[in-house]
Amino acid sequence: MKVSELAKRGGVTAETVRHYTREGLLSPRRHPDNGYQLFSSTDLERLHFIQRARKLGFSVAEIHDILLHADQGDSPCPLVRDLLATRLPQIRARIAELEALAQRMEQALESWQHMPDGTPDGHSLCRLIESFPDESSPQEAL
Amino acid sequence: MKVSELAKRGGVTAETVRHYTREGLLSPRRHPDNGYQLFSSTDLERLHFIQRARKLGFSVAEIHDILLHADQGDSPCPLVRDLLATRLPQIRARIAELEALAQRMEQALESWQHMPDGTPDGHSLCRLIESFPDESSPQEAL
DNA sequence: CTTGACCTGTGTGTAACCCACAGGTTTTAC
DNA sequence: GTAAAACCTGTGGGTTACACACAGGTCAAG
Repeated sequence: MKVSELAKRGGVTAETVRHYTREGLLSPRRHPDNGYQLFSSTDLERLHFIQRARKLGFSVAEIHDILLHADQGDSPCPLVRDLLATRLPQIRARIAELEALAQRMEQALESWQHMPDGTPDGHSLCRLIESFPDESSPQEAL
Repeated sequence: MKVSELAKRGGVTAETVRHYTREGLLSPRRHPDNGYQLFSSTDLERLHFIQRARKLGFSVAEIHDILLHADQGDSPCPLVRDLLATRLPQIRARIAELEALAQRMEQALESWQHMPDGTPDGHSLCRLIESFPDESSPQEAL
């Protein structure tokens, strides 16, 4: 099957299929006359595998590694365990960051309810933002 | 003051100062002889403002808009309220996504404790990943 | 004077896709 | 058979907030 059919049957976009192919996760044959990528049912199974791994939080590069191991007959399971155990605390940390951000935002919206909007003058750009307590803890990107 | 001094006094990297300057958040004068960027104490105050806004979750582009409003004498406060009120539910949604992902990862690690690693065969790449329940809900990127 | 620090403009990288474009091929409808 | 729409390819740019690299110029300290 061609790109769109695999995408449709796998429940992803054709762009995603092409992306996974470029990243080496999928390896289609080529039609000899027009160069179109031809995927087999095995590729569909592999796409399902990729999706499972994505849902578990594995990155595309990590899935590529896992598939390399498997294709070489080596067990990727120790790698899989290690990657996930390493990634989980990172996800937890990210959740904590976002939770702290959400609370800051909620506090700001709460206190801003009773504040006038004001107009910029020589000393102030926006009193709302300037009224927010400036703690010296580093702020993380979203 | 030059880039490094502003960065030091603002508690950020020189790279960050240069980035904010390129994005239009800071507008230094130029030394007439060597073209070096010269920042004033007003720029330092503006950097503090930017940091406050970043901590509240505003993006660099949004802060740019806010500063534009203020510099034109318009009150950016309605914009600020709107942006934050719009962004907060997005942050909450993101937290929920990551929480769901963390739980999936924890479940997987838990169930994998009692599973052997196995070796790839013709039908299986990695039994750990393949054993994970495949629900049809869409998975979001990290 | 020399060396190290700093400055500039410019370009690349990060992650996982998404979109656009030019040009070629296939499919569909008439 | 023809025309239009759909699809395919390779290639390049975009998204976010920085961080880093490089070549070349300038400044500060010894």
